[in-house]
Amino acid sequence: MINDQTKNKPPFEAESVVFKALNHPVRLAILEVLRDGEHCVCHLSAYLGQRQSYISQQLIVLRESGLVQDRRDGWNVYYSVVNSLVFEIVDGVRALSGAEASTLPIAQTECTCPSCSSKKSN
Amino acid sequence: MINDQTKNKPPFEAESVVFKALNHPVRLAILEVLRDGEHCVCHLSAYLGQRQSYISQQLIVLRESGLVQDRRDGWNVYYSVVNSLVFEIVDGVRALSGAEASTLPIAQTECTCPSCSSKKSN
DNA sequence: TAATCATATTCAAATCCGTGAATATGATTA
DNA sequence: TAATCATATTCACGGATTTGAATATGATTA
Repeated sequence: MINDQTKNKPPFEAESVVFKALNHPVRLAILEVLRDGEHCVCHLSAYLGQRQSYISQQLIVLRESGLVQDRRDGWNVYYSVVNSLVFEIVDGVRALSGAEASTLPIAQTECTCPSCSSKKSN
Repeated sequence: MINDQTKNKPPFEAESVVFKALNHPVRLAILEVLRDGEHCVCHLSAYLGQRQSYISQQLIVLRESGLVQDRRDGWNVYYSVVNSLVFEIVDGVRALSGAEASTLPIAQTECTCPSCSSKKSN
C-alpha cells in the first residue's frame, strides 16, 4: 500500500491512481531523471527546461500517487522514487508500445544547487 | 511497434498511449476477463454488466492503443490481448499500488453466444 | 527580523475525457 | 432482399485534466 487513495474505492481505482500518475510526458521524464537517484527540484526544472512551479505541480502528483518521496536538505528538496518497480513498469510499457529507449527533452540550463555544482557533470 | 500513434510524436507520447488506455476501470476489467483467452463482445458485455455499445467503445480504445486485437467468426467478434506483457504491467502496477488481486464487478447476465453456451460454465 | 533562496499553492481558461443515448454498419439467414 | 443478429459509430454534455501566470510559504542567512 504505497498511497492512501486505495482504500474503499471502486475496483481498479488503486491501479488507476498509478496509471494516471504515469500517463503524462513530463512526469515520465521526471522519473527518467530520477533513475540514477535523487534530484532536487531545481535540477529537474533546469534539466527538463520547465518552469519550477510546473515541475512542482507534477512532483506533487507523483508524490500523492506514492511513486516518489521527498527529502529536505537545507534549501533544497530532493525527490526520489519510492519503489524501483516503477521503472520496470515504464520499461514494460515502452517495450509494449515499441517506443525507442526514451529520447529525453534534455538540459536547457544548468542547475546551480549545491549537489549539482559539486558534481560539475551533465 | 504495436500501434500507429507512436510515430513522430513528442517524447513519451508512445508510452502515454498505453498508459492512457490502461488508465480506466472498465478497460482494466476487460483485460482481466481476457486473461484466460479471447472472448466475444457479448460475453464481455454480459459478464461485466455493461451495455454493449459501451463495451465496444472501450474495446476500440484498447484496440487502437494496440493492446488487443479482434477476430470475426460469423456473427461474433472475439477480442484477445496482443502481448501478454500487458498482464505483467497490470500486475506490477497492482503490486506497486498495494491493491488487492482485483475484485471484478462480476457476472450480471448470461452470454448467449455460441462459444459461451457450449462451455456452459461461468 | 529582513532579505533571499528554493519550493509550493492557487486560480482560471482551455482542452480533454467519460459516458449515455441514439443510431448505423455489416454479416448472416430465411 | 428483407429481417435479424452482434457489433460499431456518432453526438453531445458535464466533469476532470492540463497548464500558464501569479503569488504564497517556509527555511536559511545576514
